[in-house]
Amino acid sequence: MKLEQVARKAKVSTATVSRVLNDASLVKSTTRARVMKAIEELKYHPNLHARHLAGGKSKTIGVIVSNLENPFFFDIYKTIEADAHANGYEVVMANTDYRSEQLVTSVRLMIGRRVTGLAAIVSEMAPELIEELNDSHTPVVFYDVGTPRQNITNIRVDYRRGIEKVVDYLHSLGHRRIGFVGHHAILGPINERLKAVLDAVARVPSLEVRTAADADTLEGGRLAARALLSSGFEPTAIICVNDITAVGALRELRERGLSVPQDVSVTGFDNVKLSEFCYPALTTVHIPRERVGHIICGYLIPKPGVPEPTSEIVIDPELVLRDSTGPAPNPLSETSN
Amino acid sequence: MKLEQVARKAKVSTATVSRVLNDASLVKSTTRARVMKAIEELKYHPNLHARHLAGGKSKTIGVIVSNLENPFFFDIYKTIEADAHANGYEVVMANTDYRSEQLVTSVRLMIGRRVTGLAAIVSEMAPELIEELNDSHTPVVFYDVGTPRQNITNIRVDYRRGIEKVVDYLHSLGHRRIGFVGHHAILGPINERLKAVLDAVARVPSLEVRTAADADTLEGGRLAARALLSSGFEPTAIICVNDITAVGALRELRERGLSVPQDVSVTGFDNVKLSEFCYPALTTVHIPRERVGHIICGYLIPKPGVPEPTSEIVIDPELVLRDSTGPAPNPLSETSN
DNA sequence: TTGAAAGCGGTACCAG
DNA sequence: CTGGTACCGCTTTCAA
Repeated sequence: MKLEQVARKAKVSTATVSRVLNDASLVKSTTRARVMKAIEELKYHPNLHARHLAGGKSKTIGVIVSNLENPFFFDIYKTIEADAHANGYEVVMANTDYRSEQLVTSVRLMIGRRVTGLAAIVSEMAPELIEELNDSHTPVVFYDVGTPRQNITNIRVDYRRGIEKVVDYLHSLGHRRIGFVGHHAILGPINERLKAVLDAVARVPSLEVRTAADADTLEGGRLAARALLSSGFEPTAIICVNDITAVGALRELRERGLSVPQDVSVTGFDNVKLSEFCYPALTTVHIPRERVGHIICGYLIPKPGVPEPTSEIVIDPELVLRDSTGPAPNPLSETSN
Repeated sequence: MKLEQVARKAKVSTATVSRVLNDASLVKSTTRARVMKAIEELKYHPNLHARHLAGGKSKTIGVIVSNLENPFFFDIYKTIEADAHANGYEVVMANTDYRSEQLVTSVRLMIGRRVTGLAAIVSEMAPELIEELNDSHTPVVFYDVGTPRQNITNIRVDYRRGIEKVVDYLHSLGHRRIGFVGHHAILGPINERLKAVLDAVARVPSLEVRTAADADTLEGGRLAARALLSSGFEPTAIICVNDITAVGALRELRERGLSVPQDVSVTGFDNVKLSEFCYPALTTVHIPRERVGHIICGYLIPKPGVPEPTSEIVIDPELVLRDSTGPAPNPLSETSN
């Protein structure tokens, strides 16, 4: 089913059919009606590939995320999608599972599709990409809670600052032995996240820290927490890299008969919806995901009146206190228990 | 950056470059090396739209889901994606938010992209679609826990049977007043889900049921549960349409000072990972999402040796007992409390 | 083994 | 207001 057949059936040229499909105005209404009827009857659906090829422009923005399963990424994605649709853009999504190899594949796919703009909400990185991206002339926005990237617009959260807030808060509650539950993706050589934790702890004398990591999933958080708790370290507080792993940690604690926050305090990060619904509700750090999404679209979808935003934005995340944290247990009463 | 420029730089024809990109074999290795070098230096990325147009085939499968935010859909999506990639297919995803209008838009988009196959994991429907889909010649698989569809391959879960198992189980525990938490998407005229619940309850004399519905989210479940609990009905058990809304209900119960399962029993549906991690862990009904995903791909990605599966598959879901259900509270002891 | 050229299904410019 | 037609960038015979 092609444009030509519609044209034939409506007894007009392909050019006219094309006009009806796009700039409907410049066609006499009786002709247009005839064409539309033909389209209808033939159940014609224009071939988008052909359209893009001929038209040159695609009105498509690409979104690549590390782990769509984590609501954190999903929330940003959703905002981008909404903004895009509101402006007549399509969105194509790709998930990398934190694999930089998959990131490369996905980026190439996006370039191949000639997307109007690309949003990369990922923690992983591949060195060859920034150059490739650069001379693909694709506008790109990187979002990460890690290191700033060169030559490309990027938005980041001051993870370091967020973690400091958590550490200070726990310290003020009397905690001294702190565990950190990460996920595999932060284990790389440039584990900015892990480093932030270590540094934040190092600032405060008398604080000890031990870390463990597993997948960025509920189960991963549970396993990492298990490792931490089996090590003999006996943390009185566990800082988790995000809310999902924190919920995993909560379960491990529960199954060990440890109560939160009486025996152990737990913190998450991101403030996804689930952090309010789990039990106990998580003390966490809020990252304004909708704002991030809007900012990204601001870069990628140039609006008439609105001026270009600046080229690096850093967000200072806020601590959200809930029920999963409390005073460190008293060592004496614990022994006498 | 186009193929032609690569060709020029490598001093070969565009045909040769194309060959190098695809069927690398039929090119003399020295030529190939020269071409690859050019591609490398020019950072050439083939235009996929042009490729698809010229090639005719796209090796892309489309997936449309109602609510990616719900891990149930995501799990199926993920399986499909894995299978697709394993077979050299791309995947393009679309989310409908249960809006049938969006379903129509998405289906058209997929047809426009000339996807090899389309998987629709959705609860909503639009009448015009089945015809449109039919003569688009796109292989389609519908998945739903609702009514079977005509003329199109479809997989469904016997939701009815699953609910019966839940109802019978609760009845055996002594529950008589049952609440049902649904979501807006099942409110339509053909609310197969809701009907299943009503029928299942009607089979058993002495059972009363009251229903409420809100969004298919944690918050939605909470609000629906709130409506139920504020109605004066005082259910001793709440059946939720799925695990996510059940977790929402758990929170509402908790905040009302009601304990689960001592005061009220709660059940979910789907058996997503979260159902084990919430507190208390949910009694739910397992739907084999990976199996569903594999079956879908079985239809959509024709494999050499494997025979075509049959055209309708019904899955009988299994009850999973955990901690959110227990004996109905004794009315007397409750009063004396 | 490689090149020339005819499409693939549209869009858009130029005439009429 | 409508038709003719030259591309868009790549694949794929057909010949050489």
